[in-house]
Amino acid sequence: MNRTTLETMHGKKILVVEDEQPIREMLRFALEREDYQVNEAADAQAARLSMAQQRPNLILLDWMMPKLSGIEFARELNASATLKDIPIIMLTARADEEDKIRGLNVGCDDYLTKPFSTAELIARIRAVLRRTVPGGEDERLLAGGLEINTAAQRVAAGEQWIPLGPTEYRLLLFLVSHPDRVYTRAQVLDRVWGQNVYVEERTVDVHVRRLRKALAPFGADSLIQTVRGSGYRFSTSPA
Amino acid sequence: MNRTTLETMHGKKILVVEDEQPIREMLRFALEREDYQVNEAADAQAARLSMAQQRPNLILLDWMMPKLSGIEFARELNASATLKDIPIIMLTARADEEDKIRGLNVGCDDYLTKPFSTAELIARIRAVLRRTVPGGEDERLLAGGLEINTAAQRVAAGEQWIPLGPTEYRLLLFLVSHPDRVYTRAQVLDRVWGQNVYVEERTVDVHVRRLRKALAPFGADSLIQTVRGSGYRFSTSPA
DNA sequence: CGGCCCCTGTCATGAATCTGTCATCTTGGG
DNA sequence: CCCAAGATGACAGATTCATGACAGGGGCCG
Repeated sequence: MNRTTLETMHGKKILVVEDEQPIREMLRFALEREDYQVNEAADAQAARLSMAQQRPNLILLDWMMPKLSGIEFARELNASATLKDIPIIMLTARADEEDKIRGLNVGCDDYLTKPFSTAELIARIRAVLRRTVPGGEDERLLAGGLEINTAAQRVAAGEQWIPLGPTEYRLLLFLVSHPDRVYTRAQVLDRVWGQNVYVEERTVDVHVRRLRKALAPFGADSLIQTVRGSGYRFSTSPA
Repeated sequence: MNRTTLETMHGKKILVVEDEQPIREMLRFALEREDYQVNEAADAQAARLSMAQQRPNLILLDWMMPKLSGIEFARELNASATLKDIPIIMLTARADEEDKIRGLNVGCDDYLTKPFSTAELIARIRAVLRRTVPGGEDERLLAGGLEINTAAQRVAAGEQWIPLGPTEYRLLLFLVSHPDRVYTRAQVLDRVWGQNVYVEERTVDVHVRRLRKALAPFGADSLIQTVRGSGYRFSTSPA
């Protein structure tokens, strides 16, 4: 490969968490051919280490793993404010496990049933990455007097840090990343809570409320606007 | 009130395009149990007719069909300005991945390989519908000093936002989208309120009044013209 | 291991806004 | 001047949203 530099610049990082080495290698081969950067981990512990070193853009997670199962690991990730943004594609051995995944309310973005073709794998990865919030990378977002530091996972107004819970933070990050645009509660749930998670739509209201409450002391609560009958919108121009 | 009930209230319309009748019936059964409104079509021609009568919120499209194949039909839909917003889920018989990839490029939102469980079908439909933007494509409509931003779902005159209720917004959006054309009250009800809704025709008058009232401060109320004995019309040229 | 604290999802309730319909007034045309 | 059609203003009922409270779950620390 003569354009390694170029490719690495665009190549998204994918972490493969899978205990069987042959499958890992197969995945690595297929993914690298598509110019993704691949990291491997044989179990959850190795995955944690890998992520500490380099934050992946997507995780391919095997359902069946020794020690901590894939589903438990997915839960662990979803519980972490820092890692919850990373989309997960679950790999299952049997089709009926798909139902379990949905039933267990795990917030994975998609799943594949073995055996799957590499073409299908690539297609699903692309689809998931396409609709991912571009907030995963370290950056500093500025909007309406707010500064979101994604590396530090903190939000500031002026010199003051605003205390936010994990969900409030992610909600704000999502909205700020897509300003001047209405999102239905269902869409917000999808992109902030994750897919395959069944939560009442009204829960969005409550978190919007909590977010506004936290922003209110800085006069920034009006940035999150209610669009009656539709949903919510972030905008720096007043309603 | 549980989640199912909430979704029921909207009762999304799904068009099933599939040549094999037993499968159509199976799909209808599974979908109606989830309170979706189902229309059936055995081929592309029937599908066109059905859509002309009632615009579906989602299309389940069989890959293998006599005459026009599913993929060609999907292309046709994507080429249509009015129909391209309708999400498509493709049904494929073979696990042949090349077809799947091409399907994705064709612009269908997801696909299912037969045989699939109804649980998976429902899950994917939900996911696609949740992802879908209610207002269709993002647009910026300009007319007579007004600017309608469909993504943000609001209307501006110059630098000022115009506060509108949900129905007023939809009414204005409809009229601006079809300028210089008279619509009867019945037609307006059909397009703005939706089909199968019973309301007095005079209600249109009231909402036109409210819309004009909201537009009046910006001198834009004259854009909505009364055509005595017929209905209303949006036009930038004075009556 | 137990206690404590934070975060979350869900509800019940009250407030705010929207909606459809009437009754009444105005306007336009013949 | 008369009549029909449309414009207005007022309202009560419905929706939709905001808010405060609460119990369960999980993690952290003593």
